[in-house]
Amino acid sequence: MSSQNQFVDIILPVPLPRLFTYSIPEDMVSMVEVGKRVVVSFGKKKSYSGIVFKLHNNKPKEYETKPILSVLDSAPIVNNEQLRFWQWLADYYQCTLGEVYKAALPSGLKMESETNVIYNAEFVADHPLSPNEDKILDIVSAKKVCTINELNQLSGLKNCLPVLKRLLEYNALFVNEKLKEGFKAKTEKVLSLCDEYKNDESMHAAFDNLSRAPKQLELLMAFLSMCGGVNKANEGVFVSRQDLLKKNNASSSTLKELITKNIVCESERNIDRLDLTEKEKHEAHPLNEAQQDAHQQIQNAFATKDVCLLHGVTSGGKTEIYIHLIEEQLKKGKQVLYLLPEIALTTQITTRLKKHFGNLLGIYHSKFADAERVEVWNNLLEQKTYKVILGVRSSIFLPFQNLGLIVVDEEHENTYKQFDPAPRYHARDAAIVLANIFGAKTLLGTATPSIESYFNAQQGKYALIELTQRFEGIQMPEIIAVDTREARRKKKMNSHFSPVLLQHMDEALANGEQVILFQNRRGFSPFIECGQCAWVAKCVNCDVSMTYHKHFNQLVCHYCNHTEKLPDVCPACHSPAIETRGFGTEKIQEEMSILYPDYKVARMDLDTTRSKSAYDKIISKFEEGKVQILIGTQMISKGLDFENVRVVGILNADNMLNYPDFRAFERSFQLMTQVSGRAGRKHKRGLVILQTSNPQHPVIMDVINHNFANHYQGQIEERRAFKYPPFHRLIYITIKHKDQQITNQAAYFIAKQLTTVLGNRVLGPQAPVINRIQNQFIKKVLIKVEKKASPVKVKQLIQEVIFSLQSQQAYRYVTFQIDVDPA
DNA sequence: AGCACGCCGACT
DNA sequence: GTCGGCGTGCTC
Repeated sequence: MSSQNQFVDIILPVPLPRLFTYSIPEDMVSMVEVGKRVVVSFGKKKSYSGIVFKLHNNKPKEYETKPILSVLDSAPIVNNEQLRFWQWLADYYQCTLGEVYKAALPSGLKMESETNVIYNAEFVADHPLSPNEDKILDIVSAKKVCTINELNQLSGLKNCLPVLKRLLEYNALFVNEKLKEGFKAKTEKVLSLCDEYKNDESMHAAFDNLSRAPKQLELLMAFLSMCGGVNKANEGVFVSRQDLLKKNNASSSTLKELITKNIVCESERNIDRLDLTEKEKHEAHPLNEAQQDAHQQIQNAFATKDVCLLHGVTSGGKTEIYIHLIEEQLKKGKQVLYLLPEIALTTQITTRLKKHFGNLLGIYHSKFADAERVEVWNNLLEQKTYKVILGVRSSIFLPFQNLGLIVVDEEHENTYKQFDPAPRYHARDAAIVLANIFGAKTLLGTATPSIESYFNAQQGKYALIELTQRFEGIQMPEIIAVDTREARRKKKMNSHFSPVLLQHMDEALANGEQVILFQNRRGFSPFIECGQCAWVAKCVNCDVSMTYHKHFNQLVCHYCNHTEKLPDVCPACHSPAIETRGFGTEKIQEEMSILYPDYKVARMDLDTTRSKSAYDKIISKFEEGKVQILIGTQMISKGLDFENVRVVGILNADNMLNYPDFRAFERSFQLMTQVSGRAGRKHKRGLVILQTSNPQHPVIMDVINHNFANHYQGQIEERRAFKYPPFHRLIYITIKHKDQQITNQAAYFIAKQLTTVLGNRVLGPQAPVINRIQNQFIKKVLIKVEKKASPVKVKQLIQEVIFSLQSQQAYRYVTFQIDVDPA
């Protein structure tokens, strides 16, 4: 038993379906431990940091092992629960452990020979560095950016990674850091007294000079008083620019004068990134009767069930219930993970939770710089301050040690499903497994449950708690369906807007109220067509039409981001009759600006919210009432609460309903209900105008009547009849190759082979809506297996079939992508 | 997936 | 003669 292990299986960040066995040099035997990072060389010239998965004494027979080069960590950075979780993900979602490893760790904790090392100019050492640390730091500071490979060569050290790791810990260097805007945005403009005026004499002169500019004088006085007096100002105290202007209601042009006169100078100051100071904790609000009731039911349910579905209307006050439940876990000394979809993780919710949990709350967001994600990781690992993590999908990978509860808010959101790259996991489903590993509970919350979760609740697998009252007696919005076909026939449509919508907008705007318009398509116009010969602009890499973005006067492919200039004449027939077809958010914005020149119109979609700060800016402008009409894609339906929105317009309900997908109705119901939920706040009932060419459509009717039960009933029958989830499990196999023939033949072979075992559970091969992306032809094969069938057996079968295809010469380079439970 | 090795065509 | 295209095989 006590014989020392000489070999170790390592997880490497490569998409190969196996682990790699290395030998442990004598002097490292005591240091190697499961969950630690080790540096190994891989292939001819690469080196990676990998994770120790297993120690053993089985010398491989077919090959000579390479030795581990060094052990990076003094303690594991991945614990046993995580490794079990990784294994489950790899098994269930049919990917490799290496792919899970890649997805799980923030890039600052992964290193390979090609990793870029970046010098931190602001670094100041707080203790003397070792000679090797100095050496590496000098090299990087000279080159600003260099790869680990270069470092190894230039330093003459045989392995610089352990030194590098220490320097990373001091924050002297960064790796893989893309300086994102979100990172830079965390500075504020500050003002201080210029050196020339730091004595009484010149100060008096300044006052005299400004005697004819009373506004500037006033502002200077205000500035000095905010500094805490002239003496303090002389010491060089900083005052926030924003605070100064706001508190004194001064204009920025007045301030600009003071700056050009060199009396005050402006500079930028970093705001502490994770802001660990002050933050007293506020007590949670007491729950109202309905909330208390739901809260009690959840607690009771958790006595017997591991998962609980909280179905509560929009604005039902679910967050407050979560806060109470989280508080109870903290009292028990447990950790809590609060999951939100990317788009719903806004400043609104973070500030709200910060108020309650202060330093105990850690935030894990993909728009944060990687350094911050590493910080959160290490904080949990060392069990420092964080007890509650508010995070997106990928935060299920954090090193929790004693998780007590996972809250999955907006449980129905399909963005919880990772699409590309592998592992293609569903964070909600994975969270339930993760909770299980820790013996923890999972709470799913939503106003519009997914059919799957509601079914599980109906079956008694989950507990079901319904919260039917809106918070503080706010009424459910009134929803009016407008028949656009009828309006169009009578020539009453004003472009994309029905008279009913415009009339209610007029009223609301005149009343000082706000309007949200929802259009589930960004860009200006979905495609460009020649009026003469019907030529359509298509992407050169993908088989889709290009979307016209007027702002950039460009055609953009929404699949591969390929851009092209808008042609002046039709490339096919040289006619100048090029026309735009259909409409996106950008076009709506333009038309609204023309229809309502007196009001401010803003747009919120992928194009206008590339950075986190841009996103926050749009929201706060709308909150402050500086914008009256907000146009957006589904982004606006998530987790935002606005006080003053009277009218919500859904411009075209049909294009969601007509989407060729078995979830189209489910998603349409969710989207329309969630968007409607943005209307109507404390004192006034909201109004939703739903434009559709088919007002009698069952989904539209269910939305209007707020009738989830009926919607669910209809959907569950469909799902049962057509063998869809939750009755069957779907697995998509995507077949890709640059040659169309080969792709077709390979897909046909796969489908046929699978059919011999699975019979009519196999569908296809089918050509997807877009049959070529980035110069690869695509075919899909769909498998529908009964829920009770063993996923492992199906996985084995798929692997065998793929293997037998790839062993044929012609199909060796066909690639496959497997998507279990596609969104 | 990378990446090197190696075998052929288009060039100075 | 060589440079570089991509088809092929390997990574402990």
